[in-house]
Amino acid sequence: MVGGHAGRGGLRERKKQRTREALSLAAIRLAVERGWAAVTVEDIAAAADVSVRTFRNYFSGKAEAVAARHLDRMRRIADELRVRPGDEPLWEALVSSVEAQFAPDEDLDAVPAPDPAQVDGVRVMLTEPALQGELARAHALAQDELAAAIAERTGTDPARDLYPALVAAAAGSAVAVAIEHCLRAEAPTPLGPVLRDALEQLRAGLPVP
Amino acid sequence: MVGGHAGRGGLRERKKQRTREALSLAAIRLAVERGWAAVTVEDIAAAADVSVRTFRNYFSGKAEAVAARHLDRMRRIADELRVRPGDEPLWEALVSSVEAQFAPDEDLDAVPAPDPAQVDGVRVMLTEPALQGELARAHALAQDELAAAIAERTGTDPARDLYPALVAAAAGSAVAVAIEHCLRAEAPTPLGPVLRDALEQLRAGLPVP
DNA sequence: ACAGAATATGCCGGATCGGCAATATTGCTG
DNA sequence: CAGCAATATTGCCGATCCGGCATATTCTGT
Repeated sequence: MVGGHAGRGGLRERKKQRTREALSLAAIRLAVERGWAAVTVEDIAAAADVSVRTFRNYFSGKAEAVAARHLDRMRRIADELRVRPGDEPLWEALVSSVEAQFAPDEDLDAVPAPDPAQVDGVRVMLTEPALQGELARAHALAQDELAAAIAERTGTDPARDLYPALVAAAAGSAVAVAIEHCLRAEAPTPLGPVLRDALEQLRAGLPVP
Repeated sequence: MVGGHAGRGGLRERKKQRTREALSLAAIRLAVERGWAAVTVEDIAAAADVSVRTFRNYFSGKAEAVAARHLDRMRRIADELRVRPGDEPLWEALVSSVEAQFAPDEDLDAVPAPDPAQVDGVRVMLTEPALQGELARAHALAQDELAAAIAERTGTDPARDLYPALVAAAAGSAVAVAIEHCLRAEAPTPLGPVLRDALEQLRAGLPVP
């Protein structure tokens, strides 16, 4: 062993992660400011200082690169749930895990500061079919991991019980509905309260309003 | 006026619909029996007796063609809900509408007879990322229409209330979870009871089992 | 330090994708 | 019923995507 490195995992893995993030970020930025069709894989690769071929080692296309950020964030919900105290009721732990990922800011996954021009760019970008598909897929993938974490925590069997998959799907739906709601509103709306409301309605069995 | 035609809509529209169905069906059949990568757009177009260019007027790619069948079926849930008697409680009408689309047979959307070889082909096909994305997108699109139908029926405002989108998402989740469950099981499992169970759990607020 | 493994890159051929213009089919109207 | 307008089908083409292969470069564990 040469010596204790900083972050966990080797230098190799960290660099890989940084490249992945740089590519995803570049893809989002370019797509938002130039429009979806006007940005090629070559542009993204150049913006992250890697070859086009390397980009394609990380992502299968523009869409996957853009969706990666959303995917990573959704994944973190499952990670967060795993490290919660085990005696906490499931739903409570789940709500905390979800809110932890959307607490500070960022209405979708691109802009740190809710600049109206950029938000509008995101709206336009989200009309692209290829991107919608990839985002929906990312959502589904993350839900599968969340379902596994829920099954693990509750001692249910994902192969026999619908329960873990259903709870994961419910949580995912709450996030999706809340994000779309806030994104559709013209006045910038904080995500947190909307998300909490959605989760609460689901837990109450969706009573008619 | 020339005369009352048979089905609603002109001959033109019906022919279009038949072409669309033929293409989607051909795409599914070829992909299941040959494997995803081994079928080109040209093959599909040839199987439906249209030019490649025409195929691309209907669908943006193989994935969309295959997903079209699922999309159409999910759309019919919303259509069914609209023609239900208005005095029926929403959830009851919704459950009926969903079950009506999955009542007779077909575990996913390809095979009329649950041939084990074909079911396995479907399983393999569903591992394809591009197809997963398109299916997820179809799911999301259908949910939007369902949400509109629910809002219409309950008098809620999709722009202000989370309710319609949440209920639509819950119904969609139940369908998705039930389908995946039945597809994962090695013994052929009828979808109906599983679907009913999933919907019931959601309505009960997902109690821990 | 060295052997082995994983990654980055260039190159290439097949397939995809969408715009354009010509042609054919359908629906309407006089 | 005959012509006209609208829409669908088709072929063509260049840009792009996509993944396999071979090679060079960079990290890891002993």
